[in-house]
Amino acid sequence: MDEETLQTALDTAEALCAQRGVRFTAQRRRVLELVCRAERPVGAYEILPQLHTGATAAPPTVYRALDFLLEQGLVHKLETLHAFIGCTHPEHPHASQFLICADCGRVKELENEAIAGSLRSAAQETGFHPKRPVIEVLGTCAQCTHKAESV
Amino acid sequence: MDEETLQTALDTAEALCAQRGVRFTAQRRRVLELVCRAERPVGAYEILPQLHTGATAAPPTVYRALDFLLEQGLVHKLETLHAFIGCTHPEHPHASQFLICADCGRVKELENEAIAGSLRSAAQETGFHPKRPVIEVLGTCAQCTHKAESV
DNA sequence: CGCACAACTGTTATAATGTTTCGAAAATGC
DNA sequence: GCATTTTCGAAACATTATAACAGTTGTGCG
Repeated sequence: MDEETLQTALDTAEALCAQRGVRFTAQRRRVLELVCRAERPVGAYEILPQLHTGATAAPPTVYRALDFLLEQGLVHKLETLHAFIGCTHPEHPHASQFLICADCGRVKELENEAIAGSLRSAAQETGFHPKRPVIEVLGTCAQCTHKAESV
Repeated sequence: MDEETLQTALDTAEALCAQRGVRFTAQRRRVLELVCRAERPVGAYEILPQLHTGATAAPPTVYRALDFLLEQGLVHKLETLHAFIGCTHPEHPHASQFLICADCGRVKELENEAIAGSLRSAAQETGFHPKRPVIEVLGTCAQCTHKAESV
């Protein structure tokens, strides 16, 4: 995420939190910034040492901030990687899908209604009530596929 | 899984392994049995103490068996639960979806072509090559929804 | 058979991820 | 300002997973 996009993301986050009446504290802002700056999903323990200038913070510090950001839909957790990634469109609640490149580590967030819809209707057929869908596809992105073929 | 279904599952597993030229050792059989006997997904560390009569086995023992069973498609790993579940139809490779009840803990394995297909085509649009799709939906099953409403 | 090799298993130690708990500090509302 | 709620700091601990190395068992083959 480039500097400009980052600033927009932080501003959006701040506005959303104000609107929802929840506190977007300096610490939460900092964690969101660190997650967004990364090109790839980042683990909680990668963020940790970047929180304090002197000694590194303790795990609950970062997990609390991440929990808050998850609740507010400002970041997503990738279960298959045990890592976090900034949300690309936090304005509205949504069911996302993630394409995770096993080669370069980059992740593409989709918001595909066909996938979400087919999942919803399949669940409905069995009487199941979905709360949180987790859809992550491990594979190879277009760029890395191309690179591999040209070798 | 009842006793009869379990025996069938173990026999099927044995036949599949023989056919593929891989070893279905006593230990692997035992781990598969323990996973299948459970009504719910089981963690690796739940299986561990059941492996030895005297002292409990060490983690790598059970993880190695589970890795084998995963490779052979005889069990699935639920990433959101860090737990394992017996596969309901191991005969053919397949992309499954899992409906996980947060209330009773039970899991329903789906094999829905509409979901798999829409995911495939969404990935294809971006040039992404899927290897391992992970589709897990946390929610409430029909039975538990009914129970909750009748209270 | 008996040897060589590969595959599987045991064991110790350690890494990586996540949680509980208790208490201090800061912000909020009145 | 003062009580209440929320957030933050810190120590200890729980859970999940892997690395490394040695021993054992099975398999193929002369």
